Amino acid sequence: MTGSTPFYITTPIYYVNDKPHIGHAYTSLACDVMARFKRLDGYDVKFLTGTDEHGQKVENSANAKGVDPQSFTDGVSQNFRDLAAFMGYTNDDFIRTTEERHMVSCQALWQKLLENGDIYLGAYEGWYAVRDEAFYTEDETEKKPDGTRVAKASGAEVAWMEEPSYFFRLSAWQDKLLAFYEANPDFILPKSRRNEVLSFVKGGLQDLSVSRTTFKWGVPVPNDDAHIMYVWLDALTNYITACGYPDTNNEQYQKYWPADVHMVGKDILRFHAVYWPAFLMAADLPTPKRVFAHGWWTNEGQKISKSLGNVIDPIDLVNKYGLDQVRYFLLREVPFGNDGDFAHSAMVTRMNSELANDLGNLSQRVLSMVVKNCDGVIPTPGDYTAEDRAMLDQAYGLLGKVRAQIDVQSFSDAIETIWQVVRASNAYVDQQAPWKLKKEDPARMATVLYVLAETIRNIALLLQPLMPTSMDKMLGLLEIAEGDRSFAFCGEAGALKPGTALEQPEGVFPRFIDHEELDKSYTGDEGSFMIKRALRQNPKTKETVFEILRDNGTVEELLSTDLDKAKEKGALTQV
RNA sequence: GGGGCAGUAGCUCAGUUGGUUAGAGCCGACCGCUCAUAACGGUCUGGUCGGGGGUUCAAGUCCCUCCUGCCCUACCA
Repeated sequence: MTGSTPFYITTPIYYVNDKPHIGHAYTSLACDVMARFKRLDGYDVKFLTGTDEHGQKVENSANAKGVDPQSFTDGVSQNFRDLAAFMGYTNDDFIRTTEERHMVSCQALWQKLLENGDIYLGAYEGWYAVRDEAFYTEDETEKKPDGTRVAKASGAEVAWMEEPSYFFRLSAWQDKLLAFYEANPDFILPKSRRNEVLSFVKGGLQDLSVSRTTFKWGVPVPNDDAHIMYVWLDALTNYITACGYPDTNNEQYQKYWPADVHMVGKDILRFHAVYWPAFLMAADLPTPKRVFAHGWWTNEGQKISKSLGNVIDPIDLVNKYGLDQVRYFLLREVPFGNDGDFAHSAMVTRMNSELANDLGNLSQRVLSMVVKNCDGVIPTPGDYTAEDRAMLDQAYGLLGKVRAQIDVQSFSDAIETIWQVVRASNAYVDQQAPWKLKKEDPARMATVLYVLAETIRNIALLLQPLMPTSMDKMLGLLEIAEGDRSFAFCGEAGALKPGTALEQPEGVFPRFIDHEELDKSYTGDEGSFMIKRALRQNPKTKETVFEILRDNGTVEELLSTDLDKAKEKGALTQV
């Protein structure tokens, strides 16, 4: 990959006080899809994720568990590595803020900011609430009748505190930041978020307290042991640490910095879109090219919170619906940047109607016909008709359109673009009716099936970043060699070779059928069995074919109507 | 209080710089096909584009106003 264009993309480093949830999975997924896409498109990609392990909450959690902070974070950080592996993320590095390389990097950045006069020692004063671990301004507090002063927001008691603190001269960077946003209109996406940041900065910036003395778990401030660095200065620096900072002559730094995309949740946009570029400019370092703030998920229309107990565990989702199905849903259901709702019914509709019916069935019907009617090999096409040409043009035109959409993180649009071709392919199958051509004009049938196989190949190539496992299977069914799956092979360049032998195709996307009988066990004359899953269901009569597991280990099919009859007769009883 | 975003078919949403009969998917009805994972295709039903006012030859698309919902308004992350 030497010589190819570098592309550097990052997730935020995740705060280890939390168990990984759907939000973490979502951010990383978006990065993974971009990273995979760019690799297939010939870029030299660096995809970074990691964990943010400092701060008072971590220190407290560790104390509460009676372990030292380092062993505590070792454990929790591992959860995030495990999630990344489980979700199939292809991060090239995993950074932890407790690593030596990061301490060195943070202290070097601090030193640089100090030298440039952007950090000075002052005093932080304000109304501090121990319970909230937060300072409040005068008007955010109120005096109660009993004379105590409390924070309006939380009701926590506050006390006047003064502590020495280092400050970052953020106020000096207001105009430069505004000029920077002006010169880089796509630095903050989506647009609405950009407006928010702009109005925030225009509203005036105060200097930022960047050190703490109230706890110890953090990066020590150079030459002042009483202070540790403010967590965000610490955390944000990870993006350059991973490129080898402070060694800016380093090969990694030279190649990958500044980052192409920092993917973040909307809650941490400000830190990335205001503080981070200010820190970097103050340190005479180049600023990243884009910060993309995505939205949040709700669960069946409900806000997700620990207290409601409706936190979504990505591992549960994958176990229930399948990895590629979940990856597909998360980026398909909602325009990236908007908030979205995770609903079981929506998930099932997407995986059945789009994955199983539209795409899965398309490849199944086409490849079955090829295997059955073309001696099991990719057929040789004859002259193309206008319809054939139109079909192929759509398939071959996909890369350009999808690339443009992926470049601005419009994942759902990119998927829709591909699906238009999927639907067009199904329409084309019906119009051409190759099953009729089989008798009437076999040569014409061969051409149609070739056009279809070639279309499926292009669709599958482009869907690899989103659904790597399934598309590996689909491309395997087409006998596309591993080395022929990059986007360089999109279009005519990688056209299928007639004569290539194909195996009997297998379904790529199973349907998901809800049924009240699932997981129930019955016993009768012929022994007992458990209803494992629903294989097929007549959408009108709701008659269902179950796959059952007998206690002797054999797997059989059972009709729901037969089950009902047997239950009525008393031949079967539920266990 | 200040700033921003959104309100378009039953549901979820597209609708470029204002310009022919307002689109898609899902859902529903009907027809066709039978290669395929009881899948696919086609047709149809369905919208006073939140309310009101204005600019214009022409507005879902610009301006004003009102209503409704959401978000931001700094140092836990």
